[in-house]
Amino acid sequence: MSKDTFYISTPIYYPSSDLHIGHAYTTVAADAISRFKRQKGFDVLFLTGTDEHGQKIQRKAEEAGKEPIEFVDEVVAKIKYLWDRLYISNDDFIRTTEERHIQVVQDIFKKIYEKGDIYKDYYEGWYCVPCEAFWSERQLEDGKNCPDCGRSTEWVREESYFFRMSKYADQLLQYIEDNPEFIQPTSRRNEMISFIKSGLEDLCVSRTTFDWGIPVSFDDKHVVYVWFDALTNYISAIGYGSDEEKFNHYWPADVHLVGKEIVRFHTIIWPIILMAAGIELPKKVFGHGWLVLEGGKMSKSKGNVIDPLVLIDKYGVDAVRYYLLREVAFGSDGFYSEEALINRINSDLANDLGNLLSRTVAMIERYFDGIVPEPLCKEEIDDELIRLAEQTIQESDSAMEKLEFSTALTSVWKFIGRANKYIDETTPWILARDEEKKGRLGTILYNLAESLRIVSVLISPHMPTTPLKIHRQLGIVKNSELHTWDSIESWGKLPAGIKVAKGNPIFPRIETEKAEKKKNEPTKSSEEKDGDSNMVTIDEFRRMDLRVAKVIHVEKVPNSDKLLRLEVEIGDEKRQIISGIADFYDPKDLIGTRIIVLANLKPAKIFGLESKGMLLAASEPDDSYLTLATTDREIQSGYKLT
RNA sequence: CGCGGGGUGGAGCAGUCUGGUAGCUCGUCGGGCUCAUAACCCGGAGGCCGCAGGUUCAAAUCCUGCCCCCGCAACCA
Repeated sequence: MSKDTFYISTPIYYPSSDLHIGHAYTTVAADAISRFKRQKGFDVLFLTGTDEHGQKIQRKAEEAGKEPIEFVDEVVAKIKYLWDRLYISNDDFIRTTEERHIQVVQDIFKKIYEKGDIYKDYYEGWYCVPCEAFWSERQLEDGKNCPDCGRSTEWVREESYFFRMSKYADQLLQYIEDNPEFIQPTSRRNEMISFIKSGLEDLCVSRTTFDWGIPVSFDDKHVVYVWFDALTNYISAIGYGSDEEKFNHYWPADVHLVGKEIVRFHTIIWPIILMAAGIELPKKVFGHGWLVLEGGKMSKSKGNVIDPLVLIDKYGVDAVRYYLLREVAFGSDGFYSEEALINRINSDLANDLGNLLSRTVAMIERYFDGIVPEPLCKEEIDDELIRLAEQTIQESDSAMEKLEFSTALTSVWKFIGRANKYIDETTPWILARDEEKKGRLGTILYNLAESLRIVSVLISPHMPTTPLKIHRQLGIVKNSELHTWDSIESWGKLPAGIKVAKGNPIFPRIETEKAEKKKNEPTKSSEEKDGDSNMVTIDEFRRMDLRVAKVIHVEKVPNSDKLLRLEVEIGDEKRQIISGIADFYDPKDLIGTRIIVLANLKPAKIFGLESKGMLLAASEPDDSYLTLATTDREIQSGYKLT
């Protein structure tokens, strides 16, 4: 009875602020794979969680006037809420502040120390306090300043524990070479190989400058480095050192799913920690690509984040999940845009799948009083459909095994397209006029219903709520034996005689401005179409995120002639904007005013300071006079200009 | 000489390893159908595959050089 196990993890997320769509991307992918494996009968353990220590959290908590644990509790609650909304089916959720985790980190750290692979030394370097980063001499700007923020760095010497990574370089390289599947995709693997070959330095694995972390058990003025702490979650969560039976059952992990930027931590530091501790290495680390916005990569610090909750509210969970998994090949980077999301919803979900269900169910109701007919009268064209169904199941299956979500879905949609075409080819509405062709008509409708049932099973890992909607209309909600992977392995499991029930469209079309316009004005003059190249469309204008902002602090940028550094509040958010208006405004006169800000301007560094957004002003052509755009009445900051 | 990815019809991508009629989705234009969510089906137009050389009977694909974009650089999935 011992089923094969499948242990998959996401990274544990850093709860310094709310999560964005990128985190959702990773987690949804892990969820899809978990659901797929459960469907195939595996004993799955799907782990996610949060990485709660470190100086940044400590600082954030201080700013908020809270204890660190209070602060992270709140963020973690929101993260769990987001996973609920996305129907994430994780089996466990580990927090690095939990006792079960702390124990393991301390044990492993001590174990490696006793073995001699962790030793005490001094860490020295140029340190930028605000960025919490050490920089090498070469990286410094103007010989002294932080390349990230431009502020000056200081030379710091700190007592630290070091992890003898270099000792394991050869062994790790050997492992990577012996296990071609270990690092995926291949391009990432090559990157890591050349990184290791360029030489590993010993890693500093403790800090003394702050205390929000796991204390080194034998030297409590040190806390364990966050990555050493975080990575250990993959074994602490499954009972390492406390529940050997469970640990041995699931370890080694089948796949650690990670974003490409942390592949290095998972394929170098983590394996070396495991080797030093004498634990087997995970089978695979998959580094997927990024979802980037047109303006560049999204990140918390750039403020151009997309909130998944907003998208779910607007479009529904399954549409969002479908988009994430379908739009880009999992290993590579892809662009996110709401327009593309809407496009996917309308063409794939509404037009192809939703409409196929509508027309199938409508015809069964109309021609057979809603009772699925017996397939009595086969023709050659049916075999083509059935063969494609079988092929689709195979393709989707093997793509999922390779974590190629997009390929799997593409294959399913090719089948959906085939089914739509099948209707056109067989013209059921013509057959319906002739009583003698009822048998043939019934067969066609049966085949369509069975096709939809198969689709519902194939998409269930990706879209957890849609299969139920399909089953409801097909009248098989309670027949759970028809929802399983086994039930689609051979064609024709759908019993005739069940009663279908037409319902609301499972994916209503999203009507955009453009479509509305097209509907209302079917004829457009060609002049209008080409138009004046200086004209913008309403959609183009709407891409500009103009907001009311309240100025809360202003100061002159030191050593600059005309730059002011403004801190503005846009709704809940505070931002820094650098603007060349010092000639026209006295800082103290600006405080408290409401200005208009282009909020989604790509952030830029001006005079070494980050500027997020641009304020709007009108000026004389020769820049001799300038006035800021403001609002003429009271209004809350954060409101959008439309 | 830091490392990596990329530049293919209007948009987004596949194809490059293993040279040989340039493919997919969306958009666009035209037609068909009326079961269906103005959805579905068929067809057309639109590309000197970043630039310049080279190898070859033959290059998007192999080689050399150059230009441009985008990430990463040991705390952003």
